[in-house]
Amino acid sequence: MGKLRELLNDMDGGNCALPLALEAMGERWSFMILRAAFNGVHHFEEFQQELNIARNILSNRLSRLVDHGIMAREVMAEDRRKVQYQLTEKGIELLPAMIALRQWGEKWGAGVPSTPVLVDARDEQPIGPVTLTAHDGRVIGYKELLWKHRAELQPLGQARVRGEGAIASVAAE
Amino acid sequence: MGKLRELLNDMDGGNCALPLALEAMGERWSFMILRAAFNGVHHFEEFQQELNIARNILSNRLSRLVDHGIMAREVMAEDRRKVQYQLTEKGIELLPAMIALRQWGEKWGAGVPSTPVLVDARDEQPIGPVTLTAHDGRVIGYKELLWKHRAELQPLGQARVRGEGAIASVAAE
DNA sequence: AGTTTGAGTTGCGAAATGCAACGGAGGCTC
DNA sequence: GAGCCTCCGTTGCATTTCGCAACTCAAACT
Repeated sequence: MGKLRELLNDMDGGNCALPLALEAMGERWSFMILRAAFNGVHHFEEFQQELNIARNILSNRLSRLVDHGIMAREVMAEDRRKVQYQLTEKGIELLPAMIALRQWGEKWGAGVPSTPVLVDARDEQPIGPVTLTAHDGRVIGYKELLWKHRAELQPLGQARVRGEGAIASVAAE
Repeated sequence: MGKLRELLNDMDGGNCALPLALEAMGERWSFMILRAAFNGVHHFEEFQQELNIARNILSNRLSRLVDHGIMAREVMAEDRRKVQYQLTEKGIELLPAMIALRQWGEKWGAGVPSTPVLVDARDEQPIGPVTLTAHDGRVIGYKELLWKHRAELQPLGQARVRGEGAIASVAAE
């Protein structure tokens, strides 16, 4: 497909996962489809009516999401006309990114109150804002952050932290 | 499925800030430009060479980001050929969304180690994974979450007002 | 058999994107 | 102040993607 993606991959010396993420999710409808999926939409016609997206584009986006392992496509047993699209683990883990975007839009947009809202199942209170945190969980603001090259990282004791699927284990290497 | 219907109607009614965010950041190069800006790129030529983006597209994207208040454009005093593009507060607050995306790409991509890496200025340790948290700062997984309408929320103590405040410090259990 | 439903595909015009060349104001050098 | 260089774009044109409407096609339903 696009030559763009090849270029993106080796930009800036060739090391950033952002282009990779954007290759999967950077297209116009991808996040909207994802959002619908998170809200329980599973079928082609549902996506189409819900999002008012052109059918050919929807078809294309869905298969691309499937190709990227973000959604799984399954022909339903009880009615073989129907196809079920479901988020994979990989897709589900896009939730923080999506919510971060949504919260940003909510804060800076024209006071749009998003509905439905994501709540903690335990107490049914809305979730907090998505933030950046230090390795120990402290919330960090932009001014307390630095960009460092991987090479210059100094290992500091044991830095393994919470979150079993964590990406955080970058200290070594 | 009655519930689903309600949710769908709300979506269609447009009560979601995600489309709003995507209008500003949903285009192909927007996040890449943002990333470069976060890494200290400020000038047209720098963006162009850094990203290998077509000049007309870059021009268009930059002015759109300016229109959306994500970047500020300023002609430099000491050399009036130069134009400085800088992130606004609104732009800076896209950082969690961008990092969430990047971490996702890092985790699910082909083991791409992103550089440079964002570290806590205090101890120079890499930041933790971007996660969803409860109103009290507990990290919540997808299975502990529910979608609720704003109307059905039960008030509890201090009402959550999204936005500026960092939530209470996390006692990492 | 005939109709409806679900999930796409096809054709075609409109818009966005990409490439290369050009423009023009500001600064530098002599 | 003439000529050259730098920075920030714009213009023209080819390619790619998007969007709409109509069409297909198999599986169910009546």
